[in-house]
Amino acid sequence: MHQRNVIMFSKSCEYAIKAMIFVAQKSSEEQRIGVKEIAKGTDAPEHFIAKIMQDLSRRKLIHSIKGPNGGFYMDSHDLKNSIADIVKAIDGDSIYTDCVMGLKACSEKNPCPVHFEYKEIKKNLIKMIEHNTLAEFKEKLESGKFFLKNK
Amino acid sequence: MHQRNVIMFSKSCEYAIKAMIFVAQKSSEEQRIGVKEIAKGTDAPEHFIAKIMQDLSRRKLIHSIKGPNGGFYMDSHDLKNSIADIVKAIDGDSIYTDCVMGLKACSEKNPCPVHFEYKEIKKNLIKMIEHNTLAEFKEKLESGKFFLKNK
DNA sequence: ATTTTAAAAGATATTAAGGTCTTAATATAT
DNA sequence: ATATATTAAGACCTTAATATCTTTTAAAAT
Repeated sequence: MHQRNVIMFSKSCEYAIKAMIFVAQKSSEEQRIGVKEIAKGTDAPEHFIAKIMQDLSRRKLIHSIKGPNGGFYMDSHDLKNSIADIVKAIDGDSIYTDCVMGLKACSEKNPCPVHFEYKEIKKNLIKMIEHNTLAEFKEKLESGKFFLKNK
Repeated sequence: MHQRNVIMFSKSCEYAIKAMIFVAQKSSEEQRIGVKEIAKGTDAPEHFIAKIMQDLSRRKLIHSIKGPNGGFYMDSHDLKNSIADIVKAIDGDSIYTDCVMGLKACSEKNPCPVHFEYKEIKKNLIKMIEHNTLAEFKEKLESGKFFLKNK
């Protein structure tokens, strides 16, 4: 048996989603959040999350400014991004395209044994990640009904 | 971006599921299937699938006999196993227990931001793997409506 | 009993994911 | 202008998953 099985998202992607939600909550154009704070707020290793933030920044999902009082922040446009946008940036679109059995040839006309059943599940999965935007999380989390931290 | 993202099942587990379906179809107490044939029938590397078959055998999901005319086969009891049983044997029960965001502390009382939405999806996912038994696949595949091969 | 065949077991190799550290670039404050 | 703080980039390390190869064990056929 294997140690850890990735369900849905890679570890990088999990960190990315948590970091984005964290920054969405705390930041503004004036108030930027540094890597150290993000690492603490999301229980992620500092240098590793730094790499991930770079990716997200390069892909224009978040803004960054170097130097004193620098850090990461989101503008109102960034807040419109959904979990799906983060997943696509970090893990690619395999969640949209891949057969759950890993069959490259699997399709509507050449379906694997669970193709049609999984199709429905996948639809709901995609709905879930697409309709949850960072702006909505900001609201949800402010209400105190949800949690991000792991300890 | 990462090369390959595991959705749901590890590669080993994908091979295991395919191999079990393959043997379910072809084998009987008298007619055993060897590793080479399984590897060909599922597009899996021979030595790798051999390891996986060992695991499945050790966990009593399949029967094996050594020596001339030896190989793997299933009895009627083995055919009652579901995909879920295979997944649990190879990947463990993380699909049942883990938070989709990877949060160890996530629970009904301390939910992550997508906890309740994912709960429904997870329920359907579990239903899918639990209600599909090897015996049912045997029927389905015999009807020629589904495929396993990848090329 | 001996030989043959095939799985079981174990050792080793490769690749990808995850994680750390060092240096460079750059924005800001002084 | 200079010093400082902070992200960006790149090199490197570690671990787990995936894959391969070799040796051992055991069943069956002769």
